[in-house]
Amino acid sequence: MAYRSTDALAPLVVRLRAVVHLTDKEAEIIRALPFTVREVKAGWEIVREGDRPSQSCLILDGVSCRFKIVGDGGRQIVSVHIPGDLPDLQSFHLKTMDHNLATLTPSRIGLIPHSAIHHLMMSSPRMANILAREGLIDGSIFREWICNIGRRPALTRVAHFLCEIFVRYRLIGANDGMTIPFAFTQTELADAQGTSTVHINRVLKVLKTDGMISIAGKALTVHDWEKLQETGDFDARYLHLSEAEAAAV
Amino acid sequence: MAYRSTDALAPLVVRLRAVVHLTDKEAEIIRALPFTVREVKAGWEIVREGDRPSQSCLILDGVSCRFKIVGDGGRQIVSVHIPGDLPDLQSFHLKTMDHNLATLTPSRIGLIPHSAIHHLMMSSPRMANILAREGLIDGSIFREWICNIGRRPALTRVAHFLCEIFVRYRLIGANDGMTIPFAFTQTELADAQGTSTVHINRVLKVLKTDGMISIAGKALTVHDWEKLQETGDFDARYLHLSEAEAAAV
DNA sequence: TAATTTCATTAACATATGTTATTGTCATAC
DNA sequence: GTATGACAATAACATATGTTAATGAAATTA
Repeated sequence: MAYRSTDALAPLVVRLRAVVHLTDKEAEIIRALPFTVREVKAGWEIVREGDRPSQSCLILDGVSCRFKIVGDGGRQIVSVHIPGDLPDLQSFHLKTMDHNLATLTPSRIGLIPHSAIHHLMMSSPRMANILAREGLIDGSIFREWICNIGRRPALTRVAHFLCEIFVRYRLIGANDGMTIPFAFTQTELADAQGTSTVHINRVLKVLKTDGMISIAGKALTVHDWEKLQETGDFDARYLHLSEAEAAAV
Repeated sequence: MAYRSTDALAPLVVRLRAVVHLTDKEAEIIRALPFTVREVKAGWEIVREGDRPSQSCLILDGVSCRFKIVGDGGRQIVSVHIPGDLPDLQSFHLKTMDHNLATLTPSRIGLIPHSAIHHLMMSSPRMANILAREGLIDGSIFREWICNIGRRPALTRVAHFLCEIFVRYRLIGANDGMTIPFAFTQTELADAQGTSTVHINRVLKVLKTDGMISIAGKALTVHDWEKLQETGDFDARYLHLSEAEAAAV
């Protein structure tokens, strides 16, 4: 159930530091945010299209995604979120949800009241700035996603996606060498890439056969990072990492 | 060349009022923003990927688009912008451009220094809020665009796009009944929809033959709004219009 | 006005990707 | 420890969409 634990917001601080410099004092302010934690299972719908949430959600553990259902019943996943992400920060400004947010794996999520976010943004222009940046990076990732689906063939698209989540996991230090958590089903990958499960299967097979990656259990290992990046037409600049982090990619 | 004219920023006020209530005083503050106006021809690159602009651009007249070039040289247009739009407001927070912004038609654009935007945002929390909303609506449109390209067939996708720009033109009062400006070439439509020019041509033919639209000169007329919306699986909620405006759609 | 260039339209053909269906493996539950 | 259901892997086949190329109209430039 809901409880409060010490420094549970650490993933957020780590995540923000990948993109912006935070002083110790600023980090302290963030860690002091009020929140409640919930443990939820896979497939839990955190917020639904049409909802008007009064809190925003922080992923503490697990993977979530935002998605919409189109007219013929198809699902399009528009983003995936890992620990440290604030996938519905926007609901603070845009009151009505225009999409759904759900967990893909069993997860721990932190719920931060909008009032606290309001307070944080008012506390200093810099904090407001940092949160605004988060939302805009979100937008940048959407733009890249549009390019992926619109103009890159499925193999490239999937490779690009793998590169992105690999970098994002590494940013939060959730990698084990070249291995990252990877619990996506092929159906989920298909819904994210705007393709079919069968084709995802075909494309993954190529990436494995060509020695770029392997998937075992719920983990992905990258064996040839150079080749994967090249295959995926991947350039991390759209993630707007801090210079230090960018250098590490 | 650059000059200053009285109330040139009116399109911005009209645009903002479609989404949020502005008091007369607030409108006045916006109209008082410092800016320079440039008349540019079609194909003018306002900012390029990698640039670090010190001003943001407001479309006063004409159509612009944001786009990226992918590995094989293909172009993906990620958004289109009409008068009243602030397509690179984000460059205020995200210093380095992750995409290009260019005019598609001869245009008049206003250039607002970042310092003035900073000043505006500091002037009142509400102004900061309004600008944040603009950026987030941008993100919402991106999400819908992802759904379009990822999960809707080309006919639906194009119809959806036409619905969107129709509504957006109507919001700023730039329609003449059911007719709006429409200067897109089929190549541009293809690059926006992630498809080919030939296929755009096929799909437009269907929309015309079925009596939904006609295109003449540089104008689009909607003959059957209901059917076009239905064909395009279009629901304007993602545009986050004010209640009054939403009712009019 | 003639010369160019851009754009729309279409046909013929190629192919990446979608669809349906079957099978086997693995995890979870009872 | 068997039953159930999710998931991955393939095969066979269908099709939406891409590609190339040719033509004519319309806009632009000389």
